[in-house]
Amino acid sequence: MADDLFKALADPTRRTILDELAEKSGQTLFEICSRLSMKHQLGISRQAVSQHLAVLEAAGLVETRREGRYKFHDLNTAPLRHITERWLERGAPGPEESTP
Amino acid sequence: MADDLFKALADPTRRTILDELAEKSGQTLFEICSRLSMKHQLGISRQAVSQHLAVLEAAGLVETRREGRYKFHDLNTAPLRHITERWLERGAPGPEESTP
DNA sequence: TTGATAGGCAAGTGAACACTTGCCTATCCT
DNA sequence: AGGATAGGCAAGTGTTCACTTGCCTATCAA
Repeated sequence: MADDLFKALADPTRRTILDELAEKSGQTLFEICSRLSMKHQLGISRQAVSQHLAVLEAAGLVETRREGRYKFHDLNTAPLRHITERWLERGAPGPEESTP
Repeated sequence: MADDLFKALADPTRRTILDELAEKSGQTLFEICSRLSMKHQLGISRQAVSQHLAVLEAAGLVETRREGRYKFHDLNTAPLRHITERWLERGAPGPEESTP
C-alpha cells in the first residue's frame, strides 16, 4: 500500500513523468516518451517508460483510460496528500508492516 | 537532494525507524535496534540499522549528536513538509535532473 | 487487405541495494 | 589496567530494479 507508493516515487524518471502529467493531463505513452526525450534529454526506450507507468499505476498515482488504440494517462494526486502526516503529526505513528 | 530524500523513504525498515524516532526522540543506535526487534519483530543486525540511519541522515531526515560514547538520533521532519507540493500545486512543475 | 501507428509481453543483463560477517576504535565503570 | 558498552569500517553476498531486445496484438487509414 504505502510501500508501492514510496517505491514508485523513489525513481527520478518516474517523478519526471509525474511532472509531465501534472503539466498536461491525458497523455499517451508515445507523447510521454517524446517529452522525456525532448524536454528532459532522457534517452530512454518506450518499454522502459511503459514499465514506469505500470509502477505509477500500481501505486495509484496514474490512472488510465483506453480509447481505440490510444491509452491516455492521468495523474491522480490523491495518494500523495497525506503520506507525510504520519511523521508530521504528533501522536501514534501506526505500524505499517506486521509480517515481514 | 530530492533524490536522497525519496530514496531514503523507499525502504519500509527506514520508514519504521522514522516512526520510532517520531515517537521518542534522541534514541541511540542500540535503542533503535531493540525497538525494531521488540515492537516490529524485525530480525535485523545492528550494522544494518546503522546503515539505514546513515541513509536517513544523508537525506536530512535524521540529525545526530554525540555525547561521550553515545550518539543520539533526532528526527527532522523539515524535508518532508513540501515534497509533494511539486505535484499538488498547479503550475510549473520545475525540472529536477538536467544532466543525466 | 496492406501498411502504419499505438501498445503489450517476456526473457535477459548490469547495476544498485539491503544485509551479513569480521574486525577495529572509543568511552565508561570498577 | 581491564573488561564492558557503544559505535564504526569494509569486504562479500543475494536480491531487487531499471532498462534493453525481440517479437506479438490491436486499431485505424489508404
